[in-house]
Amino acid sequence: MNFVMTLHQTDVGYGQTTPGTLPRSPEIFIPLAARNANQDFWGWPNEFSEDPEKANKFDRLNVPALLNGRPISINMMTWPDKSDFRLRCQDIREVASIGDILLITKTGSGYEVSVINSTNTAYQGLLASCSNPVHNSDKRWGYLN
DNA sequence: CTCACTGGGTCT
DNA sequence: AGACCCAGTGAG
Repeated sequence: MNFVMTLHQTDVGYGQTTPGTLPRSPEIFIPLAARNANQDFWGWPNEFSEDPEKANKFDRLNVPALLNGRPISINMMTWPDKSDFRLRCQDIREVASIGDILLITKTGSGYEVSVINSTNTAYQGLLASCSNPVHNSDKRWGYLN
């Protein structure tokens, strides 16, 4: 099973605009509708554990993944006060740009992540697979086998 | 000092 | 309500 999504400012931007300051959270925002459409893909909510310090906040930390064949670790996070489902991973942000397509493949034990830019021959096909629009956003996403 | 975690605030 | 953008802050 694969998940594809277009990447936008919030996903691969640096979280702040003040010159000279450091980057902030490298967070990829997954629309709640996308998570809800295929909860098993993300292991939601079974693979998540509740934060002992904060009720109803659920994290899934250090999820193993391969980014272009290189092992990385992804932190997934969500909490009820905010309408967010985030994938936190500095490595992905470093190789991604706005407009790129994020491709996540769920394997038996983990995930494989790819970033496809518009010059890639697979780009148009994957873009066509992003069949679902997002509320209040130009972002698009989809699942494919 | 740097970085990851948390969450304030705004827009649609 | 959901998505987006940005930034404070504590831990290491």
